Amino acid sequence: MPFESGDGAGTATMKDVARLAGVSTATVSRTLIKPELVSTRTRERVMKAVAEAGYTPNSLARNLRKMQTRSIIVVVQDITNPFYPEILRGAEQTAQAFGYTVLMGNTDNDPVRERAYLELVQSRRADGMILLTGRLPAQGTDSVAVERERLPPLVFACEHLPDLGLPTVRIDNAEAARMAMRHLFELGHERIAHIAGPLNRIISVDRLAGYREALTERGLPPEPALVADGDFTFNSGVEAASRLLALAHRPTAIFAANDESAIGAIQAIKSQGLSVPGDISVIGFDNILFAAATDPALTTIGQPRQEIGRRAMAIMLDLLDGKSPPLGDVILPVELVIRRSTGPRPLA
Amino acid sequence: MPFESGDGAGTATMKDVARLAGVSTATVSRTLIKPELVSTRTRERVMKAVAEAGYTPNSLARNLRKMQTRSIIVVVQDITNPFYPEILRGAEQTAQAFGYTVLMGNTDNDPVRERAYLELVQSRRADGMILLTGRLPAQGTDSVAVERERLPPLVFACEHLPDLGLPTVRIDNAEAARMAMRHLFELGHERIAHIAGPLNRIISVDRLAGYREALTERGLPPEPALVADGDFTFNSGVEAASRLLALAHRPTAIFAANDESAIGAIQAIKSQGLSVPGDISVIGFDNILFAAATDPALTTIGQPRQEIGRRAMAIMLDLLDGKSPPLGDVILPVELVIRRSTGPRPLA
DNA sequence: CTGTTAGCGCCTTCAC
DNA sequence: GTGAAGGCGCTAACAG
Repeated sequence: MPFESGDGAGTATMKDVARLAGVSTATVSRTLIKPELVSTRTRERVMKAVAEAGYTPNSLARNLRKMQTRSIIVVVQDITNPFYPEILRGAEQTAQAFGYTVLMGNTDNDPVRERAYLELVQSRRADGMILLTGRLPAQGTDSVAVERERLPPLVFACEHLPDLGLPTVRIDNAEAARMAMRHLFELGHERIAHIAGPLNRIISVDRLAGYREALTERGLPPEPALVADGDFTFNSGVEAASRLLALAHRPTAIFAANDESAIGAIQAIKSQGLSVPGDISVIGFDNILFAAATDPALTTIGQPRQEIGRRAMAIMLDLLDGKSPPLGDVILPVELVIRRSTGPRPLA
Repeated sequence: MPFESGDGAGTATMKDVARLAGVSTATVSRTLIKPELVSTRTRERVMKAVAEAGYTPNSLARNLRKMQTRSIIVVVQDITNPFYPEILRGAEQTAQAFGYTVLMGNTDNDPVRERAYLELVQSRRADGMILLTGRLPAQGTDSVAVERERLPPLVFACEHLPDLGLPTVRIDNAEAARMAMRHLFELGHERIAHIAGPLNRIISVDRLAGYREALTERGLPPEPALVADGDFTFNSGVEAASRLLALAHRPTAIFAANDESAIGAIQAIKSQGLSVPGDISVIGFDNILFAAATDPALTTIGQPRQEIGRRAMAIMLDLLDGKSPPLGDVILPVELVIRRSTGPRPLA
């Protein structure tokens, strides 16, 4: 068999190496960890024995001894979402620089699996957890207040739980939404619709709030019919746009809560023979990879995703180092990415 | 502080629970693992103590004892690629059903990081590894033949290393490419270009081979100028298509080695004022999520991605269970997904 | 510079 | 049905 089976029978241990090199296990350990503490001669002997035995240190044992794993779990709720990868990449950069490994957990929004990952950390299989999920894995069944639980090192990114005081790195979603709206105002639009995200997530709520505030600031009355439900998916964008287009007095611009639903909206608009941005302008949110590849290319709000990942990981490493996290949320700036899907309000 | 710092000082151990319940640690252990071996009365006492102490078993210690972690690492080389998530999801389904946890590792095609994940397994932090990367993490620096290395349980998915005899789950890429070509032939196309993937990956080579074989079968001479280099990215699709369009006698159809580059190709074609499929048909490969959302929607080859993930994980669990893997690669069927980007050859 | 010793927290015989 | 004891593989004092 080209590989060993999982029984561990044939695995060399430090004792084997020690015997082979004619030294104690302590010396083998030292050679591996702090070679400078060992004489050149023994070092060579040990290294030779290590190679000969095909020895790999068992980190389970090492970690048990040191009570740390040097790995961090990043949990997302939908790995399919093209928004996350860049955040993960940022987190990995920082982690790698400090000798940490990043493991990713996918929950599919399933509380059972969220809980499983939390337990992985509580049971010391990882040192900490970065949550991109916007909620705390609910403990047990009884309703003890979450704050009173013994939580392992935890950092939120993007999403956040207000009033819990957990360290968080994110953008100002409401302000970003206002930025999108101001762009549309400048193009002359006044009748602007919003395709919302799932309203059980705080980022959706914040974006909707920003939309409303922008209208108010501009002296325009928010009109309930112009807010369409959505859930961040392509299909929900298609459906929401169809509903908005069926309105007696339809909007001249749509601000979608994320790019995926914006792309769905564009699809729906075009399939009705209308033009984007000729008849209706569309602006998205997130600046995912494919936003540049749609037709027309999508105007959107860009988040500094790598930076979010880097900062979240940096805070995590500080936490593990005994330093205290920043007071209050770390808010990172966004940018308006103007492409082709927004244009002047049609004359009509 | 709302969470404990990493020093582990305040963490309850089994000894604490035992003291609290007035029993031995052995009894606590049994209560947690095999409650039926313990009297109801003691069980209750122990459970109460567990709750009171806020005890979570330390899996580091447990795993060391049992020499297994019940977690599997799935390694991808580019987490940004929308192709992987569904495979991972399939793997998770199977893993979860057997009480295993899936952790995901991203390598960004960096050998150092590939190696780091391998070491995670070799050092027993995970029981096995499923590779979606198409190469074996190179060991050390010396060039000992890979086959002679001590490899942990390993399964390949999608990619594979020929002649190494490692268990693999994949599709027949050459045959799938022929299927794409036959679709174009049926629409009357004869002058068909190919946008290749990175040729250091076997799947790209196989798809290119299938393209060539299909032409030959059809009695058409393969023309080197009709094969454009690419690397699976959107931009490489744009560039490759631009080069193909500049040809004196340009193709009437393009078969791209993956969807992302196909979408780039469509973009390039449209930006030159040509129509898809009016002037040029485009077919992709993989059927990623966004393939349905492009304009026109992309005709492509669909892989049974969840099933690939499920099968790979099933083989892994068999391996860990001491069973031997299937002889030869497991080949799963593909499907032709016909959408709007392919049509009859233009008359001209 | 190197060896001895003593655990890290848990599970598992083996007695009782 | 329960307790005592040993050890998984490794590292960190402490001697020498």
